Amino acid sequence: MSRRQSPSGSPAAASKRPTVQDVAREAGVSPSTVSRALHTRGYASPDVRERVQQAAERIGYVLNHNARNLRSRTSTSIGVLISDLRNPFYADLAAGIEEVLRAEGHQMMLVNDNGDPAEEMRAAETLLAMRVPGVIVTPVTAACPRMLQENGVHVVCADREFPRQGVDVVLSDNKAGARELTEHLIALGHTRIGLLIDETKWSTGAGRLAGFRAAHTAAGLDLDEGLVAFTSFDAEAARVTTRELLRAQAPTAIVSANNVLAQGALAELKDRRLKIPQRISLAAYDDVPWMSLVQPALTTIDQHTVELGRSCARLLLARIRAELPAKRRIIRVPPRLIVRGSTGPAPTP
Amino acid sequence: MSRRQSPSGSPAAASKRPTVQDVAREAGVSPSTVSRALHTRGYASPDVRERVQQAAERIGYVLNHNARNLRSRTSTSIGVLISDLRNPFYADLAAGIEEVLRAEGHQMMLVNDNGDPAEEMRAAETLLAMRVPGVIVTPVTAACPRMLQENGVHVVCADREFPRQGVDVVLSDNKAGARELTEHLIALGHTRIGLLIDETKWSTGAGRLAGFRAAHTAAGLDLDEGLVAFTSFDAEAARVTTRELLRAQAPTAIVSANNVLAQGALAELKDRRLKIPQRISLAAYDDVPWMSLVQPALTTIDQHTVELGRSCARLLLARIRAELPAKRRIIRVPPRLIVRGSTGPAPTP
DNA sequence: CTGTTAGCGCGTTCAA
DNA sequence: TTGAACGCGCTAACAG
Repeated sequence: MSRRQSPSGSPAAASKRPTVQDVAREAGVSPSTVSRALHTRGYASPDVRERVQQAAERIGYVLNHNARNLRSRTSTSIGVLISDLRNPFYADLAAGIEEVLRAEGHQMMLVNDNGDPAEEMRAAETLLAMRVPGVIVTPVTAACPRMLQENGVHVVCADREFPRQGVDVVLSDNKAGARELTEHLIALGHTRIGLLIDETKWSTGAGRLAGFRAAHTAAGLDLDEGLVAFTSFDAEAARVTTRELLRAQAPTAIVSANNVLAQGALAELKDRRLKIPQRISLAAYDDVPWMSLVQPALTTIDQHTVELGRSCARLLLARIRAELPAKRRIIRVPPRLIVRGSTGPAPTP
Repeated sequence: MSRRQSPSGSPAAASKRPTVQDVAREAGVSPSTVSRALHTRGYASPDVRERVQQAAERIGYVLNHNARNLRSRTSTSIGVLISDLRNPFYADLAAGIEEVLRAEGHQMMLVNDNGDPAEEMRAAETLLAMRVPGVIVTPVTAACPRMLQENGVHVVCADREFPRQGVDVVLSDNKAGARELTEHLIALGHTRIGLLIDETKWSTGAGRLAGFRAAHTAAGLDLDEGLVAFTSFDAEAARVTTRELLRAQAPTAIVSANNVLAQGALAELKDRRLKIPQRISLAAYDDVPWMSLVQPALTTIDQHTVELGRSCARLLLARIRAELPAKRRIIRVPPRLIVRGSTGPAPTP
């Protein structure tokens, strides 16, 4: 396990590391034999292989990925483009991705694009320059995955999809989840349920809105459109919107379309001292840790975010290894309803 | 902005991309002129530069990082080794690091070592193979930063330091923060304050314990050693330990050494319906979002984790650019006490 | 300011 | 099973 001690240990001395040439000399074989012995399967007699490995160890040889990548015109690094690492949703997604990549001998180049199309595009260009064989992205714009594909990079979209794009995608079954959550409230007797939502231009928000509607339709309720409250992706904005929703629509329950909006909704309900769930019920899509710490704990939809990430990575690697038929793959991870204390029977007027 | 459309758009066609040669031909100059015009500052007349850039754009040229790195014997990618991306502390740290790296034209190779020395070492070897010029690590073992340094890689340790190691380090002033937090409780009249802590072998835990003690000493209180409750780095374990602490020591306040342990402590207090802060006060080192969402919100020490990350990145880049004197740098980010509702006067017996 | 030359370290031909 | 030769794409030297 001992590595070569660079004389000074100074980073300046990063210049001359041992190469296959050096290992070859040390082991008394040719450079190509070293390459084969170290990395390829077969094509090297056991004793030679042994000798080479020991020689490499002895002189502290470390493979040069740049040289290998240049030669083989690819790389083992995978690009991961997400919107906000500080949001536990993206952090969990990245954690799931990294877990699988690492186990399979790949590296993760992580870029936080802040949901900015320009940053996203810039990052995609960088990944192109690195010649990564694949990218996992929570796309801000359809242009990014398209550009990557056009340039021969395998792409898996996570969490959102764009219509008419032949890109592999892994997402939560948003419609089913939102429907289940809404049905849970309807079953509790709620008829005026507010939906706090920030966007419907992506499949994520669109699906959740669709599920919300579907639950109403299935129950024979017609939805007062005023109960669908649009806000922006920001806890403070959600709080203001919640306040307006409460005043204008008198809902007996509120569904938040994601974990960020739920923060604002909860803050507003607490601030107004509205008893949860006696006076009003609160539920959210996307279970994150704080939701089980607050009192009462929130009823949520767990979208298995880490597993979502793992699926993305597995799918991408399968593509890269050409193990899959050409046809576009859509993986829809079934979400799970977690009933906690924040939802209860509708108050009797 | 339009990129070359690969004929099929199929990832298989990733083979032949335009090279500097192609750009050179297109622009009617030599390859090295292309290189200079595109990347180096100076050494190219404005009109040539213009011509080259347009030619590159036209044929969809994208730099090959692997070739450049091989040639220049370095890379712009920086390695980041952390313990648990799902813990908001590490996520914030990584977010701060990434922000600076991206702004400075670097990439982040993120590895989650799960606090496992073997994984950490494996990751370090991979980073060596990638020839990264620097690594930021929350070290599990002193061996990892040492090995990297011995191999000529610049290292910045984040959050923890090991004695007698000449590695640059960026950390929260743990002793000062823990002391301030404890003094806040003492000022409220508490004399039996429990400390929930998982480790003291790293500078992090050691510093927090020292600060806890220092506050007692300064106030002329002698600390009952039974109040220092060791547990493991796990919310459930912390919960059990909290239970024992409550039973055996009858503290009127509890300080949690980090955000994970605080979860367990809070869960136990809630479960036992102990009024916070009337019956018992709770405070934690490392402010994370959920702490301001719970009722009452937790009094905490904010260690400015994102800024901690930014500092790490800035320091590392300065080292890489050789802008700093050789002497080891220790950056201690002053933490800030945030008083919220979870701490109050000690109950009168 | 520009062109020519020569590798960076590796893996993959092809022959032996 | 092994070795020799070559080139992946780029940029650092060196001339001019």
